[in-house]
Amino acid sequence: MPIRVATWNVNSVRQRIDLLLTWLKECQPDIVCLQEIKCVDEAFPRLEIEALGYNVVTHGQKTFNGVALLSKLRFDETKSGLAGDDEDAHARFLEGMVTLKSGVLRIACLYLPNGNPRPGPKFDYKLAWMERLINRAAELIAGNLPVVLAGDFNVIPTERDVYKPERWLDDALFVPEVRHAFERLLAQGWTDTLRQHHPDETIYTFWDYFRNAWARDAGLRIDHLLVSPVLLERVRDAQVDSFVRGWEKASDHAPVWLELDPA
DNA sequence: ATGACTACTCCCAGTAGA
Repeated sequence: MPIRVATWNVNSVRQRIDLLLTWLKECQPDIVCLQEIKCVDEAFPRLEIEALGYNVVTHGQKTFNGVALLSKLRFDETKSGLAGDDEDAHARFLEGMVTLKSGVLRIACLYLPNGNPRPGPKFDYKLAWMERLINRAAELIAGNLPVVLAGDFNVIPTERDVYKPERWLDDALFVPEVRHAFERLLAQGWTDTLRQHHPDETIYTFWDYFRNAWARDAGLRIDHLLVSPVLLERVRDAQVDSFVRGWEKASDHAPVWLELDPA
């Protein structure tokens, strides 16, 4: 069986628990990165998810942010938080390591700051957070091991990844500074697997709740699954489960996944 | 468009998301 690794910004796990369980059963991912769980660790609906055969690790926070890792394989180790700023109280980063038959696989689950409004402290925080991510990613890639960097990056990589680029030129998701920082990350050797598997396709992962965006397909591609060089040759597919965005009480983000060769 | 929609919070108008 191939290994499936997914990421989904659920926009409150307590609001989305029924949809999450339905999607887990349908998609059958082996490893899942969740963002915006919007609850503390104790409030995470751990039992329902464990009942489907997942090991669960959370890095939660009251009200905002919060990330979690689910894995059908047991975690050898996990680590929460992104190095580089001891004052940073946002729960946005969580790493885990599992062992496949072929060897170790490391997964980093991230929720990159939005950065709006710009200019301002939120935008400065986003840029600083990206520098910290770039530093950690450099360490990970230097190990020459299989790594997936997955999550809600809040970065629109190119004008093909947004329904109307001209409307987003001044937005913190699309300004040149942010896109360049994302390009610097990729230049370390990471591959954007969703784009690689859909080179000519208009493909989105987020549709605003506003303005009937889903029905108009006015989307953004901001949720990404990046893989390290040694993992690239094992990636067989990458997809967006966009149908989930059409469900009743949907998150504004759809799940994204990639499939690796059998372990 | 200080907009719309959705979710959160010391229950309810203010903050945040993207």
